[in-house]
Amino acid sequence: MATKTEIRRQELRDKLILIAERTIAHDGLSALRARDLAKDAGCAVGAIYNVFGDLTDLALAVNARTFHRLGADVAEALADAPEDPVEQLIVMAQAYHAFAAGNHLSWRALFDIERAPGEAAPDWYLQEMGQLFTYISDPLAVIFPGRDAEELALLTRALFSSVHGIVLLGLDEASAGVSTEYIDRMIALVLRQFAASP
Amino acid sequence: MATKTEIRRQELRDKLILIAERTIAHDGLSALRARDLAKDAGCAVGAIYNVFGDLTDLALAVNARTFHRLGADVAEALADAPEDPVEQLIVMAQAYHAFAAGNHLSWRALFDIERAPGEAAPDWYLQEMGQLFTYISDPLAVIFPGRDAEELALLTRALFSSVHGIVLLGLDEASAGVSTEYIDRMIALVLRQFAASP
DNA sequence: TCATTTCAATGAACGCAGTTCAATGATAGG
DNA sequence: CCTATCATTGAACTGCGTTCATTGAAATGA
Repeated sequence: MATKTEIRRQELRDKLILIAERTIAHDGLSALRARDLAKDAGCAVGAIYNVFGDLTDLALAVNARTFHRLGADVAEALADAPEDPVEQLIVMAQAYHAFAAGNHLSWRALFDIERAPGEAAPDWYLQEMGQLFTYISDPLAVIFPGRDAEELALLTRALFSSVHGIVLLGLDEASAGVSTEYIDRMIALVLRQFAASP
Repeated sequence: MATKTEIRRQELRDKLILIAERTIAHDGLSALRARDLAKDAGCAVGAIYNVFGDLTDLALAVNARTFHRLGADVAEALADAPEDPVEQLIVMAQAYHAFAAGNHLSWRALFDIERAPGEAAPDWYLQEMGQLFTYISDPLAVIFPGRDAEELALLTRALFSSVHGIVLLGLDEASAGVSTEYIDRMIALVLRQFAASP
C-alpha cells in the first residue's frame, strides 16, 4: 500500500530532483550543496539522506533525466532528417551539439561524475547509450553495406566518440560565441569525409 | 642576486611539484591534499602558499610537465613513423592513446582542472597545443593538397578532437583491459577512412 | 660585529563542504 | 486511544583549502 510516508518520500524525491536540475543547469554540478538544497526544498539536510544515499545519487538521478532529454532531441532530429544516411548522421551529430551547447552545464554534469574504478555504468546510462548507438549504426549500415557487424559496432562507437570529442573541446573554448558555427562545420567535415569512400 | 631565501623557495617549489606529480599519477588529482603534501615535503601547510597561489596553481605546474611529456612522446613517434602521411597520423594518434593509457590519471588531470569561464588558457598550454596541431596539419596538407589554410586548420582541430574523444570514452570503460586494442583499431579505422578520399 | 629591520615560515584557527546520529515527533497498527 | 515503529530533525563531526598572528631567520647598515 502507499502509505502517507511513502507518498511524502516520493514527493520529496521529486522536489529535490527538480531543484537539483535547476541548480546544475544554472550554476553547474559543483554548485549542488546539501544545505542550499534543504533550504530550497524546505526540509532538513538529513532528510536528503533518507531519500538519496548521497548527493552523487541525486546528481545521477538528474543525469538520467538529462540523458533522456538528450536522446529525445537526437531522435526528433533524426525523424525530421532527409533520407540520405550521411545527412542523417550529420543532423544527429549537430543535434547532439545543439543540446550540449544549449544545456552546457547539465551536459557537462553527465561526464563530471566519476564512478569508482571497476564500477559498472548505471543501467539507464547503458540503455540510452544503446539507443543512441542504434540511431548511428542504422545509417552506417546503409553507407557501408560490406562491413560485418563487429566492424559496424566499432565504427559506431568511433563516430560517436569523435563527435563527442569535437563538441567537448569546441565548447571548452566557446567563451567567444563564435565557435558554434565552427563546431557544426567540423562535424560535417568529418562525417562527410568519413562517409565519402564506402 | 640569488639569496638564500630564493634558493630555498625554488627548492621547495621543485620538491612540491615532484611530490604532486607522484600523487596525481598514483591516485589522481582529487588525492592532492595540502596537509599530505606538507607532510611529504617536510614543511608547514602555509609554506605551500608562499610558493604557489593555491593548490590549483601547483596542479597546473604538474599539468605543464605532463603536457610536455605527452608532446615529446608524440614527437618521438612521429620521428620513427613511415613517410606515408596517413600512417603518420595513425602513429601519432596511437602514441597519444598510449600516453593516455600509460599515464591515465596524469592525463585526466590535464582536463579535470576547469578554468573560470572567460579565463584564457595558460600560455604553455597554447604553446604545446600549437605544436601538436602542427604535427597533425603537416601530413594533412599532404593528404589534402587542394584545401585552403582555414579548412586545413578546421580539419586539424576536428581530427585531434576526434582522436581525443575516442581515447577519452575508450579509456573510461577500460575496467577490463580489453579495450586498448579496440581503441587503436577505432583510431586507425577513423583516420584511414577519413583520408581515403582526398 | 652587532643592532635593526624585513620578510619568510609556522601551524592553529577559520569557513565551508558532506555526512551522521541521538533526540524528537509523526504515523501505522491493534 | 495507545504504543511501537520509523521518519525527521539539525547540531555535531570530519575533512578539506586557505588565512594570519606569531615566531624566527636572514639581509642590511653603522
